[in-house]
Amino acid sequence: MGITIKDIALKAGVSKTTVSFAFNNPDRISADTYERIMTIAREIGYSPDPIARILSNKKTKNIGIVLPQTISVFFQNPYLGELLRGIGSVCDQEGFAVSVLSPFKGIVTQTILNAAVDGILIMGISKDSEVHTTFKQRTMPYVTIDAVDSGDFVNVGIKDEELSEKLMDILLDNGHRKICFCLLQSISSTLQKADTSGTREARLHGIFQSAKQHCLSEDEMKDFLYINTPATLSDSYDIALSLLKKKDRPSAVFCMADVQAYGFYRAARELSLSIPEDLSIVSFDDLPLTETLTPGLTCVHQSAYEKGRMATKLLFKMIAGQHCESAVLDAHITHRHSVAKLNK
Amino acid sequence: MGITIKDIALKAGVSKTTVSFAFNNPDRISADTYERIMTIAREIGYSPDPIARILSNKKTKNIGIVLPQTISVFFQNPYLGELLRGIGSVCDQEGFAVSVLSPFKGIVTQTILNAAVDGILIMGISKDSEVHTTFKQRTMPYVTIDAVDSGDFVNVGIKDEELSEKLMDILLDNGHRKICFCLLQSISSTLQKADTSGTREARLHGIFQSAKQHCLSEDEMKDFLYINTPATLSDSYDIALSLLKKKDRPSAVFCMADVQAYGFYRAARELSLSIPEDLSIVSFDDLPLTETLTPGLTCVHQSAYEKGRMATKLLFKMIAGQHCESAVLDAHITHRHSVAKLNK
DNA sequence: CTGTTAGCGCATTCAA
DNA sequence: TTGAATGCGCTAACAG
Repeated sequence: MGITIKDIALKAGVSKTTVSFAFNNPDRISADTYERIMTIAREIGYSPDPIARILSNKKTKNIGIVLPQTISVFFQNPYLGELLRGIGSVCDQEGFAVSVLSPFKGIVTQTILNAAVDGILIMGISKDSEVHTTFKQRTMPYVTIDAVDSGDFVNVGIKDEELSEKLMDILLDNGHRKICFCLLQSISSTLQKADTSGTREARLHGIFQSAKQHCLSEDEMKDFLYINTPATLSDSYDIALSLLKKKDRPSAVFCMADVQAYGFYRAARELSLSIPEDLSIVSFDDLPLTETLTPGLTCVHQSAYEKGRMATKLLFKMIAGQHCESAVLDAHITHRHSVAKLNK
Repeated sequence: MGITIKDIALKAGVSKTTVSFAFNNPDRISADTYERIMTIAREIGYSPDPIARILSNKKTKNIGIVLPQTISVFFQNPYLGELLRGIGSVCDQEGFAVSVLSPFKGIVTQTILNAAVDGILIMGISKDSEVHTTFKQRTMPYVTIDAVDSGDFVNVGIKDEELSEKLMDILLDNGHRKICFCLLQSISSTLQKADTSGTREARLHGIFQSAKQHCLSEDEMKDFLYINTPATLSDSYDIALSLLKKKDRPSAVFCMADVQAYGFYRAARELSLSIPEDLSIVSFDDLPLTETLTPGLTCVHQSAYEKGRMATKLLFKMIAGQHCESAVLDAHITHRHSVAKLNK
């Protein structure tokens, strides 16, 4: 603070430009002056102010990931860590930093407007959210993650509806009718409007589709239980515990996130219910840690890491001014041992 | 891009100053002009450029967390997610964003010099690392995490040596002599010099201390096995698998991170070795997910979340120009069921 | 190879 | 209540 390019120029007996070149374009000045400038800079402890440099360059070398919730709650889902790893993997290699942005006072648009970044990755956004216009307004490149693609923006996701249907098929094929669905808690509370990413609807749609295919009666559908569960271990555990204690507990649980399933595993063990004999479980994600579960969890495998990677790659293309299209990532069901035939 | 404060001033028939006031100091202008300006701004889709604003304000509302490794490898340890949550919890509430910075081309000092942030949290730094001078040079507030405190800077950590000794006591008291130590892989590869945070040495010191107290002979100490294990599930699993397959496998494992223990649990299960009968395990961390392990893992409990919180709180104090001291967080051993008496 | 000059977009002191 | 002028620290086109 205080010591600027001007000071160095003065001490070195050159102009600011020359000093600037020394730092950004050494080839354009003589090795001699380069050395002199750098020596002085080192002595005085000078280095170009990154902010001023950014203002001049119009490049922050920084991308933002904006979350639908606060960092402390959202990162309780290990899924996010994986996503961040994917994002980081390409940022690292491009020399970019990644800024984690949460809604400022619950206002995502403000966050977007204030972010000093070259591009943004955003989650939990519906296709007609106002954020889209905000992005246009700032002419800020952005890629959505897990949004329902409308063609108006670039998104990275999986075939949620289709996969959800298949997952539901498994439960139904095994005779389960009393099923509990752990939905991801709606994020509306932190946004101005009830804003939902659309994966929730897509997956529910898949579920109903499966039910229809299996000719479930209206009465049978009434046995479905829907609960909004935050995607955190402790919340899921609490909910699971109280749910499984009940006499009329479900025979199967359909989780929207692995971390919810973890909670059920733990609660089941606590209550000496065995999986899958007493309780069948399926879920979405198949995080790396999920492989440590016994018995193995039958779930939709998707790579959050790859999702982050892909989204970031696309974002960089956009930042580079190239056109790009939404991507639908591979995902499939991994059959393991958490589902059993219901014998009644 | 393109549309600036000047354009708005022009359209509204006022000066740039007035427009600036409208956005930052509405009280200083008449409600009338305020409305007019804002309406125009909304129509045209204008909002102040965050970067120019930052240059003027000298405040980025952004702090950085600099990692000793790339994001994609470092975040494989769930410990980091917890830490980030803690950091985020106070940033969220202060309206700050957090930037995840990894060493640019392996040079941490460059990363520090180039970061557009108001303060920095940094991990994996030894007490006489050159980064300290770099920070002084930029007069950038910073707090180290898990560094060995020398009094010259502000650090947040736990009593690694003491806790490590106690943990080792448990193993030794239970008769274990053939012990494998999973060290955290040195981070030196990504830094110019072999730079180690010091917790590694502290913990090793605690271990030797315990051995000494237990009067282990030199020969017995020779049975100790040290392996550098990246703090990732897959690496730990691989290492565990090959290690446990051996005839002369250790009777106990001392992990420096929960995630390493996860790998051993999984490998043990795969090989039908039961914990703790066939293999005792202890570790550091006690992450939230660790509670899902069966049998329960005996380990040093520390809260990465609180660590992140505390470090960030201190950082904010420093940013505010206040003086502050290093903090030593509470940590203790959580006794569960992963250690058994060795019967030979 | 080096210097002059003009921004980058906004905040803010000072004067009106 | 509003405006003119200046500065934040750096980059880069243009000249020499």
